[in-house]
Amino acid sequence: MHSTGVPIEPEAMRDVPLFEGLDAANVETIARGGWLVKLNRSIRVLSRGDHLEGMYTVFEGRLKLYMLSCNGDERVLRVLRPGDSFGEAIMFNAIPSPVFVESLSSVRLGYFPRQIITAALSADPEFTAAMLRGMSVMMRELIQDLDTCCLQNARQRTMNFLLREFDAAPPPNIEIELPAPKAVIASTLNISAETFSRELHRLQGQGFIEINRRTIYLRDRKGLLDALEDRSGARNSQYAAG
Amino acid sequence: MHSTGVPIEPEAMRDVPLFEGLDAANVETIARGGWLVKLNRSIRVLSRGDHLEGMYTVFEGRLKLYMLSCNGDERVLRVLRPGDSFGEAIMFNAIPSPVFVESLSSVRLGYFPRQIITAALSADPEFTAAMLRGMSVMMRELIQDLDTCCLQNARQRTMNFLLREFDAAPPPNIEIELPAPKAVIASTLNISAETFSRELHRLQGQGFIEINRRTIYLRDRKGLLDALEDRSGARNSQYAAG
DNA sequence: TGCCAGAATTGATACACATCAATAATTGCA
DNA sequence: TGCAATTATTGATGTGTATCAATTCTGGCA
Repeated sequence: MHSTGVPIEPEAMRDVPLFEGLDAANVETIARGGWLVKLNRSIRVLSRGDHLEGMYTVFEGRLKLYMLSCNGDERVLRVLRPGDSFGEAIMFNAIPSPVFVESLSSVRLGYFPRQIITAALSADPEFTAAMLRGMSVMMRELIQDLDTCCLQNARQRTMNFLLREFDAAPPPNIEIELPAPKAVIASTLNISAETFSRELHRLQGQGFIEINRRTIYLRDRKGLLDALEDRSGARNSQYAAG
Repeated sequence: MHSTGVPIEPEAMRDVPLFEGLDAANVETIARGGWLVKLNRSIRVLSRGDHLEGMYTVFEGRLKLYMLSCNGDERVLRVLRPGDSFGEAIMFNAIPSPVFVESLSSVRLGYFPRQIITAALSADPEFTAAMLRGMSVMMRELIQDLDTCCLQNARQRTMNFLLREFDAAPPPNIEIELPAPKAVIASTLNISAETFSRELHRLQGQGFIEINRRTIYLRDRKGLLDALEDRSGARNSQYAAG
């Protein structure tokens, strides 16, 4: 069964945190057990209700992981980028997927059947540790999402998002390229595209950032941080730069 | 270091899913490596920013796992009950805790230092599998929470909560006792106590449930399900039984 | 039995954000 | 080069739910 499909070159595995710290032999065993999946843009990899007998890692491209409300509203939970993985929770737990995953660009994915993963887990404690760390990171991010989505208003969520993106950007951390259309980002932050646009332009009006299409420049990091921290201002200063 | 504190009787471990399926010897090793923690009501076990060199399981009592917004608003993520565990993500990932945990009643907890857990993981693939399953369940619940909190309105969240509680109740699944004060439940659903009260009473007015203090009886399961599913009604029928 | 503190209910009001609608900018493609 | 399609902006309006405030209910305890 798992000899189907294009084999994975072990070098591709290097940039996936899950496989970091494993010795070459183990990496190769895992690589040989999985296969490469290439997809075009707008292809659905995973649907709500699907069962999965393995897990995926992203080698190249971007995907969105999202939910649909019963009215058909889409809520993007996360934009998956190279190095990310998905499907573990479904695989380990043998439950139907609660989420959808769809490619935002052409992508290259690695697919690894369950038995390959469980074999690697019992063969290598280092891999077990990496897997548990990876899932811990995801849990932390989910909690962060809940925090962001429930305890902060649209402005704070926007600022928070920007600061995190700038922190993750290559030095000097003053320029980011949005990883997806603004509407997708807005959905990630659980706000409407319109509100997201308004908030971004307000921040620009306040001199904190500068917007150029999908590129955003950081102009006043301290100002942004202060605006985020400031409790009193959170409610009052909202029309300061209207 | 881990000889501090009251030892754990292995029988207590039986009702914790994490330890299910392990053979008696392994359970005993883990039990001997951990210790029992007894706490009164309203004691904070874990604070935001804390580092944790181990993880907890709940043997008896209830705790709330919550976040605080910068304005001091409390958002309860989950009411922890016997069999639940917490702290894994922080422990595996060596990050400061993003959440607070506080007892809602007097509680008995098991505390297990990291090295006990990692030793058990490499000794027993079954334990690894159980641990991964446990974390998968938590991730699924978090995603469910995000779903609940972002894609549904207050009424749907309330109905959803009730249906899940009734499903988890002992047969004939028509009576539940709220596991915490209504204000705490409301916080879990990310709605105000006032709104929660209003929604419960609306559902009572519609004949779906009956409220008696902290006990709730299911009167019309089908009606409740229909009301939850019904898209059009979600907006229009809201004053049907005003 | 009656008082008290916390919990729950109920009504009036405010507001953050969604939604709708119109326009503008940008990209891709013929 | 221009047209269509997508993406983004901006303004006007509506609404779900929080918040504030005032009772009312409940269980514990003297």
